Amino acid sequence: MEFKLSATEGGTRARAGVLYTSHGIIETPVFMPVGTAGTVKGVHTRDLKEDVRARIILGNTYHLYLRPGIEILESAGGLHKFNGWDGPILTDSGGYQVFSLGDIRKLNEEGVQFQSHIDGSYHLFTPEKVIDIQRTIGADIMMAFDECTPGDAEQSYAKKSLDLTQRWLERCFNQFSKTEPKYGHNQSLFPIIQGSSYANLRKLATEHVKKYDADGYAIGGLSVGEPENVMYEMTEVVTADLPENKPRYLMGVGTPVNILESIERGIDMFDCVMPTRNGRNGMLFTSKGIINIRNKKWENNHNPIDSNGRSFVDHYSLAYLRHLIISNEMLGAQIASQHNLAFYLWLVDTARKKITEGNFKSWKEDMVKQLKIRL
RNA sequence: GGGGAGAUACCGAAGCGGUCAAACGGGGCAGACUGUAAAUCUGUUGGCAAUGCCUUCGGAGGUUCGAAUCCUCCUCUCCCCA
Repeated sequence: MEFKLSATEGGTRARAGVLYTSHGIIETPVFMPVGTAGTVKGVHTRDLKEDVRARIILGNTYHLYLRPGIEILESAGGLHKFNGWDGPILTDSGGYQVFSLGDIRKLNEEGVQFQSHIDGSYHLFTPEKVIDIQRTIGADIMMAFDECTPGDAEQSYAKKSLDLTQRWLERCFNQFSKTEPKYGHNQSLFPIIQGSSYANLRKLATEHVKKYDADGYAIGGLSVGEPENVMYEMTEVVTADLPENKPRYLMGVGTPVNILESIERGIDMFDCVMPTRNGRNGMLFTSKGIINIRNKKWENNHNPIDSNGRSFVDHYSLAYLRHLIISNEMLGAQIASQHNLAFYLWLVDTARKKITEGNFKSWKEDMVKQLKIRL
C-alpha cells in the first residue's frame, strides 16, 4: 500500500493525499462508512459506490467472527465476494468491543474473553487470532488488537492499558509477518495509538508505533467520553509527531464539525456510525445544519430534504421522510442513512478540494458555524 | 320483549371507600446517540400565577369526615335468549 501527499495547506496541518490499495485508490481526506456486520446498514453497495461515492467501507472482526463466522467468509472467498463490495475494506479488530461490551468481557495479558452478545457463548480473542480472522475476512486494511481506553480513565490505568496495547501490537505484527493474504490482494496492518486523555502517554504511544514503519497509523480511544477540546488536543499532540508520508486515521470520529476540525489538525481518514445510526433515529446532517426530522415542524414541509445535496434521495420531501421515520417504515431509515452518508462524503470531498485550492481554513470556519445550527 | 356485561385521560386498559391527577400498553411531543449488543434508549403527556391550587373516571342526584370506587334514576354500547 502506498500513500502520496498531493497538497497541504500552510498555516494548518490539513493535507490532501491518495492512498493506493489493491481494490482501488482512496483520495483523502476520506470518510469511511461503517459496515459492522458486512453491511452498511440500510444502503446497497451500488448506492454506496455510485450515489454516496464511498471509497472504502468498514467491517468488524468481532461481529463477523460471531456471524456469519469465518468459515463461511472463507468459503465465500472473503468479505469482498460475500457482500459484493469490490472497493477497499478496513476491518476494526474488536478493540472497540473490548470497550463497548463492558461487563461481558474479561481482559488479561493473553487477550480478551468475550461473551457473545448473541447467544452468551464464550470466545477468546488474542492479537494472533484477530490477525488470523482479518486475513480470512480479507480486509485491505487490518487494525491491530487494542484496548480502547475510556476517555476519563485515571492516568495509572491509562498507562497500564497503553502498555498492554503495545505488547499486543508486537504480537499482531509478529503474526502479520508470519501469515499471508488468502485471496491474492495485499493487506496492511495499522497500529492504534492509545493513551486516553494524557498528552505524555499519547506522545509515548506515537513514538512506539512509529517503530513498526506501518502503512498507516490510527488514533484510537478518542470520542469515548472525553470533552471535545481534549479530543482535539490529543489529536494535535499525535499528528505533530507522526510521519508526513503515511495516512492518519482517527477512529470513530465523528460529527461533521469534528471531522473538519480534525482535518485541520492533520487527519486523513475517518469512520463513524453517526450518519447511519443517527439517520435511522431521525437525525439529518445537511450543509445548512442539523434536522431532527421527527419534529412536528416538518410535518407539512414539502421542500426537498437537502436542496444542495448530491444524493438522489435528497429530492424526497421533508414531510415524506418524516412520515416514513415516524411510521417506522424501513425506507425512512434507508433514505436518512443514504442522505447522511452522501453528505459526509460531500463534506470530505469538498475539504479535499479546498485544501488543494489552498482555502480550506476559511471555508472550514464558515462551515463549522453553519453545521452547528439546529434547523 | 326477557336476561346479562359494560361506559376511566388522545386510544386501549387496570383500579372497585382515603396512600388516585389515576398503574400498564399504544399514540403524541421532545431529547440522546461518535472504531454499531442500537430500525435503539431516555424524558414527558388534564390545566395553571405550579414544593401548591383548580377541573377530571358516561349524566344527574344521594350516602360518607372522604367516592373513579357504595346507592338511586337516566343516557348510551355490547352479548345471549325470544
